[in-house]
Amino acid sequence: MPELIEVEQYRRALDPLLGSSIETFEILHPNFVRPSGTPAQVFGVAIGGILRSTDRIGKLLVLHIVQPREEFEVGLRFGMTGRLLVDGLSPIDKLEYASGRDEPSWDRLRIGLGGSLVSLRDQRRLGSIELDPDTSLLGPDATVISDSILMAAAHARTKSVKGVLLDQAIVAGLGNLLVDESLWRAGIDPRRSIATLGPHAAEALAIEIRSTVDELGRRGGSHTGDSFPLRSAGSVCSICGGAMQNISVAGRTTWWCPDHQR
DNA sequence: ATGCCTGTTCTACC
DNA sequence: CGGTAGAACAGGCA
Repeated sequence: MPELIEVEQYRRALDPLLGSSIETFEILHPNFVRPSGTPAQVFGVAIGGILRSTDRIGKLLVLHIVQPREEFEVGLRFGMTGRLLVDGLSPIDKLEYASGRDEPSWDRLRIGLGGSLVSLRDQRRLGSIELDPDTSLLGPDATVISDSILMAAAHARTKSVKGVLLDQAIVAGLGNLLVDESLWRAGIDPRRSIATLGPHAAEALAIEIRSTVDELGRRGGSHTGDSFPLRSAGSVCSICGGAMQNISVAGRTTWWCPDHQR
């Protein structure tokens, strides 16, 4: 999916529409609503409201909507193949692991506001929409991750470092690609128990996470495939010359360099 | 036909 | 109860 970098681009695409009145709010696939079982009709409260502001916490895009007597939030998640389009145009043309095709029939949500049409297009339907999402379930955003947050997470945990970084309740916004790249840059074995992470490694990791997100953000996102060009068989580590390897950690495909990641 | 995948969530098992 | 691992979800592609 879009990791936090792509979601931030989606959020900014809505900037021109802030302050607009919501004319239509249509959910085109009932299963897209979370928690499961929530009737799509609850989102009827959005109609006639004003999109006052947006927010992003990790990979969650939050729309603040105000009505004369109430205000509430709508949370959008993009799963693995979700994109946000404004009048048919998306900040992201193509996502890796999405098919090259682009079908309006994959729209799961359409919002008409300010004369524009915003749609959440998600071929695989692993995204979702939630009314008043509980953002306290998310850890601090990856853009502001610190060594002290990582050290606190290490306390009383046995998970792998990679598993911790993928856990949105500990750090919000990192996906499989950003985690692999950050660990590779920091020289840390993805399988290592978080409990073995000392202050020095925690600081190095926090620095590499922030700089990876920052650099890729300025280059256009982690979706382009150029972020971590070592995710293929036979590639050579550009840090130490070792042979990149592909293993499974925390249930995910993991590319790493056994020579310098320890 | 089979297995794979940049995510989240539910269940089962310590 | 809390933490963790694995399956499930979904759909197109190699």
